[in-house]
Amino acid sequence: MNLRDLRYFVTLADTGHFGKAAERCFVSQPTLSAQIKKLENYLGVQLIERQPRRVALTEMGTKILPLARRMLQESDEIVALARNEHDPLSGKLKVALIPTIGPYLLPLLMRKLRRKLPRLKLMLYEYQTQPLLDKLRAGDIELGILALPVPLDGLEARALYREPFTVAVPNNSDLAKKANVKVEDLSGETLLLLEDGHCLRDQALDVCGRIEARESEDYRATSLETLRQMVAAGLGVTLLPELATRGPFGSGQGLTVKQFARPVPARTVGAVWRKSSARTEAINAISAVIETTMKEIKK
Amino acid sequence: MNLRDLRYFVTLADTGHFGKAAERCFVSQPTLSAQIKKLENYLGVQLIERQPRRVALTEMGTKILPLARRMLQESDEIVALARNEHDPLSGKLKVALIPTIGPYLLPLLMRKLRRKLPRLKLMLYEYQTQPLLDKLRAGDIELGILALPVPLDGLEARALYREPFTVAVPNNSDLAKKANVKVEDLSGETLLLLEDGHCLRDQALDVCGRIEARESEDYRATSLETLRQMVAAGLGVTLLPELATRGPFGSGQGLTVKQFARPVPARTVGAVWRKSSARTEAINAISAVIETTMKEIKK
DNA sequence: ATGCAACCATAGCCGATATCTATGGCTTAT
DNA sequence: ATAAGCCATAGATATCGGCTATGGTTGCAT
Repeated sequence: MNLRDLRYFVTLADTGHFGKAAERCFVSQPTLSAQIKKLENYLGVQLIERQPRRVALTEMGTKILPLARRMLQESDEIVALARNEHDPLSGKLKVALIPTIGPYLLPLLMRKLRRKLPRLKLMLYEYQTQPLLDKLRAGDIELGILALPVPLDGLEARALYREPFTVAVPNNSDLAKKANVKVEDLSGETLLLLEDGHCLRDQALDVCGRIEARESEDYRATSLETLRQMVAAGLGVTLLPELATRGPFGSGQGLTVKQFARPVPARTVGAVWRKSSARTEAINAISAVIETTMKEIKK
Repeated sequence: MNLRDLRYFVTLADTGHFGKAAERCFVSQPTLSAQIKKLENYLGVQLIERQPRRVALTEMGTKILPLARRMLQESDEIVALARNEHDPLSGKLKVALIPTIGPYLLPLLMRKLRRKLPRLKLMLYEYQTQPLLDKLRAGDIELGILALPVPLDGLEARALYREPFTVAVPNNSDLAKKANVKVEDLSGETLLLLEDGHCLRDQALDVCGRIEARESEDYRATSLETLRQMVAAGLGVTLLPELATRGPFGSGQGLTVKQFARPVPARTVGAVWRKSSARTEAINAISAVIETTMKEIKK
């Protein structure tokens, strides 16, 4: 069966006239005639009674007409649905961020995202790097924002901004008094870290790998905020990504945040998505928004 | 848009695999691949994300899938509807009979019709000849049973049986005593007739045209039954079609029905339908039932 | 009654397109 | 590293929808 034939049939039923129906369908009369006959043949029933002066529906035609109408209407619905959301910058988009980025980056982004991509409905999730990548590959989410590099198989990545690390020390620490802190200054300090699974933990270990800072054996924080509490309580020092030290998250309450001296250790934050993703346009648009937002902040 | 493409799409969504979907659709994989791409192109949206190991629906594909499913289901419904009632001897059929035939013929027919054409749902109507022909031409009914001949333009007719006329006289009439009645015997009698519009009226006038029977000026009956009452009341004589004198409708209650002597005047009862009718098979079947029924009765 | 106009069906041809096989490119698994 | 799985591409072919021209009825008007 063919939707075109159904359209011919419905038009013929409406006009009661092969010639007029053909005209309305923008085909010749013999074409419509032949297709109607083909449809009747396929269904094995006569739909139309060809009376001399007009055509009339048979009982079967009367029964089938509303069904045909509904099908055509639904096909129009599909087209309308597709055409309406033709815009690649609309619809839902599932985005996940790692916990050490999400809470600090999103507040900076949301206003601009809403302005630049008003039709994009972002569904936001928070996962650690590995689960995020798994869900990305599984198609559960479309875009991940995390620290690069990560193993990319079937995935594509784009660096968005460089995020310096800072060091958070108790107010009463000697380090709190220095103008800036060199990585080596951390030698001998007790290093507080997040629990396993957080990439920040690995990054911090990486930064401090060459020196002799000791990781605290007893405590592993589950979030940057608990980590911050632990530093303020004087249990040790820790590295914080710069965004987690801005605004309300800065120094204070027993804790001092210090810049690193050059070369400033940093991590690269980027976007990751499936190579095969159908939403690359939206992904690029979001990436661009993040990039420009971060550039503006740096100034 | 094409139903075939929707079927490909739905199957692909079900299998998650171009090759398997193609196999299930009995086409080659490139064919299905191309058609899916064509559909996406037509809709202007990507429906399928081609991941390395499996294919996944995009958000749009997820939205469209149920609509596509429903359309296919409805197309199947249409086919099923047509195929089920493929049988030309099923469905509704609107049949009209003239008043001087219907009440007397139908009781003889119904049992056999129900047995021979069990799936045919007869909608029965009663109209006088002219309205019947009008409604036939208008497509309001499919078949008419009436007295032939009638003007046939665009209509087709088939004679079914010959129906002799009888003469109904009051019990106390001289005619009631004769073995049989010649047409000429009616000379001088008062002839009671149906009102205008009934073909039986014209037929009776035709039969009695050559002789000098006088039509009653005062009374015109609206039905055979009132006509019968009038004869029994001694107001005159009338012609009755033979079927209207059978069984419970025979002599009695002050009225005697006499056969005519040869040549017995008679009318031809036939079926009439539109030449273009889509139900000729059913019409032929009904006609055949009437014919054989009447032959059996004659014996 | 005869010719004409309206209308659907048929015939024959053509171009679009759905389909096939063969093959290429990419990814993943062994 | 090699092979296997899988979708896309390329090119050939067949099917089918489309057109024009024409035929056959029917109904209408002169």
